[in-house]
Amino acid sequence: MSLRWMFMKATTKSGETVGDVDSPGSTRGRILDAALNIFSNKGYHATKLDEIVESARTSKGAIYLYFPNKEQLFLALVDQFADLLERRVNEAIEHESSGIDRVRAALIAVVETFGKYRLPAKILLVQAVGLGSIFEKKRRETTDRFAALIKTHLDESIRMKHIAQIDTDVVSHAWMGAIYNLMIQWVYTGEPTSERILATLVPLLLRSVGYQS
Amino acid sequence: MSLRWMFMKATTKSGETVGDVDSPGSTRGRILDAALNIFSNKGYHATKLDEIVESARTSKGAIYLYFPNKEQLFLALVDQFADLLERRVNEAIEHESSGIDRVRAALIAVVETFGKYRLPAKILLVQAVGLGSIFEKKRRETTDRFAALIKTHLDESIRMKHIAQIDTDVVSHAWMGAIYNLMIQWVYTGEPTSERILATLVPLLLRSVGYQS
DNA sequence: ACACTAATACTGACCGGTCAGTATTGACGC
DNA sequence: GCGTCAATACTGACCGGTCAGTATTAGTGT
Repeated sequence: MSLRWMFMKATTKSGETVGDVDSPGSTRGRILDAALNIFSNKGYHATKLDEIVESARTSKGAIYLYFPNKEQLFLALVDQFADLLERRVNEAIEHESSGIDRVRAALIAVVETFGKYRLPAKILLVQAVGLGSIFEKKRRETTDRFAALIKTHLDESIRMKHIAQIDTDVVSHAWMGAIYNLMIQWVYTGEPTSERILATLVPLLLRSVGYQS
Repeated sequence: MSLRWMFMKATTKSGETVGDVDSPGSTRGRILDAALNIFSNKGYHATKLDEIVESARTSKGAIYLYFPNKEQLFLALVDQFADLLERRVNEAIEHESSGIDRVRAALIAVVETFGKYRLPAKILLVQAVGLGSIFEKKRRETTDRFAALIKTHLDESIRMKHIAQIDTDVVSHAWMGAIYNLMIQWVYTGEPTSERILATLVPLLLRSVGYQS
C-alpha cells in the first residue's frame, strides 16, 4: 500500500470532474507518489519533471493533464500533509475534555503523525522552506495554524489554572520550533527514535510552562 | 556602516594575495553586501547574479574574480554568520564559570546575536534550508555545532547537580528548534520583540529542564 | 466520430558561467 | 613629474545547457 494513499483525500484541486477516485494505481496517483518520493529527497528545484515522469511510468503530458504546473504539484503534497496533520490533531483533542490534557494529546498526535509519515513530513518541514514568497507564504500559514492551535489550548489551561500566567505567543512558537527541529533531525538521521522523542519531549514542554505531571 | 562589515573577517577564500582588506567600499565588499540583501529577501534560486551585479554596481566578471561560483558566494555568507555566532557564544560563556550560568549566557548570546543581525540570520535559518545536499550538509553542520555546544553545558549542569538527569540529545535539539523558530518568526514579522523573547524564552527553557530561578 | 487520456517530440526563455578585451593602478628609469 | 611598461582590477557581450511547458499525435472506450 502506497504511503501517499494512506492519507489521500479524494480532492481534486481544480474542483473539476475527475470521474473515479484517486487510487494509487491510477496515473494521477502514481504521479503524486513519484513526486512525493523525489521532491522529499532532492528538494523542489533539484527535482526535474522528467524524473517524476520516469518514476511514475507516465508522460509529461499526463502530469500537465492533472496539475497546472510544477509548483501546484508540489503544493498539493504540502496541503495534503498539512490537512492530514490537522485532522489527526483535532481527532486527538476531541477525545480529551480539558486544558492541559488537550495540550498533551495534541503534542502526542503531532509527533506521532510526523513519525508515521517521514516523506511528507520532510516536504513540509524542509523542502518547502526557502523557496521564495509563494511557498513561504504557504509554509507560514501552516506553521501559524498549529502555533495558534497550541496557543488556544495553552490559554485555556491558564484560565483553568492548570498552569501559571505566561506569554503564550512566545511559548507556542517555541514549542512548534522544538517539535519541528526534532522531527527534522529524525527525518534525516532516524535518531532520536520516535519513542525517545515522545518520552522526553512531552514532559519537557509541559515542565517548561510549570506543569508538573 | 554596512551590516556586513560589522562581522566581516578579513579572510579571502582562495588564500591568494589580495593586497588590501575587504572593506565595505571595495568591490568584493559591495558584492557581499548586495548578495546578503538579495539572497536574504528572495532566497537562493530566485536571486539572479545579474541582480547582485546591478545592486553592487559592478560586473558579472568581478563576481567571478572573487568567488568561484554562485554557490560559494552564498555559502560565504552562511559561514560568516555562523562564525560570528559561535564567537559571540564562546565569548559569553567564557565570562561565566559554571554549569547552568553558562547555559543561560549562551542562550542570551544566541538570541541577541540573531536579533542584531536580521539578514544573515534569515539566510542561515531560512534561505539555506531545502537547497539540496551540498547546502543541507552545511546547514546541518552549523545546527549540530550549536546543539552540541548546548548539550555539553547541559551535561555539565547535570554532573554539577544543577539539574536532574535528562536526555540531553533531545533537549539540545528541542532548544535549538525553539530558538530558531522564534527567530524566524521575528525575522519575518518583527514580533515578538527581542526583549519579549528573551524575557519569556530563557526562563521557559531553563524551567523545561527543571531548573528554578 | 468524438471525448478523454496519455505518449512523444519539440520549443524557447532563462541564466550561470566564460573570456577577450579595456581601464586603472603602480613601479621604475630618467 | 613624466613617459613606458606591466600587473592587476574590472567589464559586459556572448555562449550553451537545461528544463518547464506546449503542440501534436496516438490509443481506447462508447
